[in-house]
Amino acid sequence: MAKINIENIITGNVKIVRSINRVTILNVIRERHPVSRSAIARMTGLTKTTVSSIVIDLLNDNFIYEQVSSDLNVGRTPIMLHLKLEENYIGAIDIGPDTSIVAIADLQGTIIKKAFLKTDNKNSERFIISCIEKLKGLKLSMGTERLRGIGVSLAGVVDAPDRRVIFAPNLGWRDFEIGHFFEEFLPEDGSMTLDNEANASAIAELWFGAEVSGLSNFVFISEGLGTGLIIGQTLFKGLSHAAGEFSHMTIVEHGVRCVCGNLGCWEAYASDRVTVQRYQKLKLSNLDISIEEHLEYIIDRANDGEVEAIKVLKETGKYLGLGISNIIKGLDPEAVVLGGLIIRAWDIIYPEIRDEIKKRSLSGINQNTLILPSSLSERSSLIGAATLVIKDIFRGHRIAH
Amino acid sequence: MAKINIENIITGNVKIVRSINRVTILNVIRERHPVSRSAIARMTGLTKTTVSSIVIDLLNDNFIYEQVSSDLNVGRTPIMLHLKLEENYIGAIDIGPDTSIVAIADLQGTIIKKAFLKTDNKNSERFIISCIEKLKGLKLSMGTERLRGIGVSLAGVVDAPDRRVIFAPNLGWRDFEIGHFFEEFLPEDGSMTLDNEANASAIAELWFGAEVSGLSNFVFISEGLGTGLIIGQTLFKGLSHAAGEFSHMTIVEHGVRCVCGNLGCWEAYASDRVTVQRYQKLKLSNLDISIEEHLEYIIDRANDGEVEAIKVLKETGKYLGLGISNIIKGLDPEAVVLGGLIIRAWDIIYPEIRDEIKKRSLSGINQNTLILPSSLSERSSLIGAATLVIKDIFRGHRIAH
DNA sequence: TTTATTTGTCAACTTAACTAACAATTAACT
DNA sequence: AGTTAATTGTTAGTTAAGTTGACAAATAAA
Repeated sequence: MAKINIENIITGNVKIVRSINRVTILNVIRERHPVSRSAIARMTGLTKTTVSSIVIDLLNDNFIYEQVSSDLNVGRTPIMLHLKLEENYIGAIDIGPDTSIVAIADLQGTIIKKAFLKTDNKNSERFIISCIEKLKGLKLSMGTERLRGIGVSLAGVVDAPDRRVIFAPNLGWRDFEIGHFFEEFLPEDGSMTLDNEANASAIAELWFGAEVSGLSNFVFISEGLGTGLIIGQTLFKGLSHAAGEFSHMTIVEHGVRCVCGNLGCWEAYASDRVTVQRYQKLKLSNLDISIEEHLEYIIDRANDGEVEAIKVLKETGKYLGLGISNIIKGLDPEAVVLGGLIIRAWDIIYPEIRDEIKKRSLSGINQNTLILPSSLSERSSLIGAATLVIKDIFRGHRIAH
Repeated sequence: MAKINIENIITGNVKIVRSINRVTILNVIRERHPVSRSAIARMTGLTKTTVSSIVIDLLNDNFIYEQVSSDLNVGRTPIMLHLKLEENYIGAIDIGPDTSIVAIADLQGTIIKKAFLKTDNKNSERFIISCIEKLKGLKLSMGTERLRGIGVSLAGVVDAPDRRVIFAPNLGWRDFEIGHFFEEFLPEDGSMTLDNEANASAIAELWFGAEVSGLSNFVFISEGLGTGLIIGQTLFKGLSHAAGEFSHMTIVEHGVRCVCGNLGCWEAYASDRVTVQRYQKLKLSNLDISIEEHLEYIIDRANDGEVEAIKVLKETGKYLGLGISNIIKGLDPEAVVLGGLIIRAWDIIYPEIRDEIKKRSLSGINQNTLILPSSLSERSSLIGAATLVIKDIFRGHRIAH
């Protein structure tokens, strides 16, 4: 604070007040629609006059529409305002290690139409272009003229402002600029926003998760234990876009070697890969299928009651609990949300997680953090890709304390 | 985001614009004084007219004063604006386990006058009242009529908004409301702000630390490894005011038992207490002095070249590095700042910390986080106590993105 | 001595929120 | 059926605050 960053000073004027209040009203409509001008005024504390004036702007910009109310009450019938979903679609691209999804979503994060692609980790440029072609196809099939923006999520470290992939080990990509492809091939469809899978998923939960949407601070733990940190209702990225790599914190000083080179990383005890390895060792099996498919197999076996599968998953649960306990002590979040395949075994892992946290917790403190499985219906990183755009639409300047 | 918290909506109006710009200008004067109206306008982007108008308010409120410039340049001589330090003093009380300090500070965090007290952990009420008496004495001796506010810091878990000590094991305090004492006995001196020692220290570094002031995200690690997290230039507190308890994260799964009951906590490997214990074991000594005094003794021996002392401190450095490495992976902060007595052995511990972080880091990532000793001249929690008030004066509403 | 430059103020203008009154509409009460 | 109370949304006028552009004051350099 002492050293003021002159570049970052945002001063106030009447124009910015307008944009702040506009975003506020747009959000109220998004969240509470159908809603009348009068109700918005009550909720926000703005006057009816101000609300009416801003609503005219939003109608002109095609973000909302009016509809006469059906439920009658005492007093003049209100004109209800709705979010105009049909003319404000968003492109969403989720690039996974094996398969990718190209989709069109609405402003509420609902996936309207989607198509699957096999991920090509040989030629990154060709692959991005084929994603764009797929998206053009979806637009055509829906008769959508232009999108409000395009969101892209992928597993790896990315430089979001520069829309550049720094390092994506699973895809074999390194230092790959992807922003300009969208400007070149889809110039009509607003700007493209990029982020990694864990961050996108965390943002999807923040906006559309059943239990955690609207919380200030929570942690999303994705497949591979990559974490997305939501702090003060924003993604926390850190200095080198690497915040949230709790997966490589040391939990056993002289522990087993992790793929990252360090000894005793959390990931080396609780990841999907390690769970599969433990199961293979126990069953002396060696199925030639992907880790994802193998984990699914183990979960199915466990749900059928197989002792070895249950044992392996419980151990993973215990180590998940240990790492989550560390995160809770450090960040004291309102919730920890788990994603990935493993949550299909929630009934098996949750008691282990809970018990380990309890065993390791400071007495009387941090008792209130919720531990939840992701509640999103689609792959959370796909909804997250759409949400990257949605959050830019619904979040402009605001007044903070 | 999805669920809007109606209580938290801050809408814009012309009045709030004024308060935003007033705080901006006051901060520019604080940071760059002496500074002319014209220079402020250039720096902030506000018009000269607006700056002049707000400066009139600040002059009337006695926060600043005018002085004709001495250095002459082309053009009309500017009227320089200065922060008025003399009439805007702040009370600062830092309650330590053994000794406490009562002081008067200015708006720049400089301690003007201070007095020491032996901490009374028998009778908390009586002790607070004697602190207040001491502060009254300091005011009298300086001829200060009224303070702009009073800041209090102490080691323990506190509920800052309610100005209540939840649990302070070192002081033996539990569930102790201290706010009303100040309203009762010092009604003229503005409001009292409370926070714990690590948070206060972190805020002191944010405002007045030589290297870290003005950074967005950093971690302060205080005595006892309590950490204060600065995220987005604000203290991050968490759900139950317990964020930053990284000291109790597990770093050795089946490790030694910590005072908190858990096995393998970081604190059980890197705290001052453990450092002293390791030394005692190695030297088979058992001096009857406090941990603080004993650690000071060890550091003195080490600086004299004693092998055992150096060995013990190096081991502490290694474990500090291990824990810091975990924090860096999770939060990717711009800096980690260490406080407490241990930094007097910086030349011994720093290489160990650095090497351990390097050994355990992900290749190519998190290489840029600075590891620094606290640069504050006074006990950082004392400056922190003053800063709790200073930050309220210089931070009102602001526009965020 | 003149010119260019810089500082700080003034009057007029613009934007946007607020106030208060009011028309339109409806349910509930007499 | 008529009246009353309540609710919604609009209009005209007011207020606060930043902006624009002109200008006086003050100084160094030409």
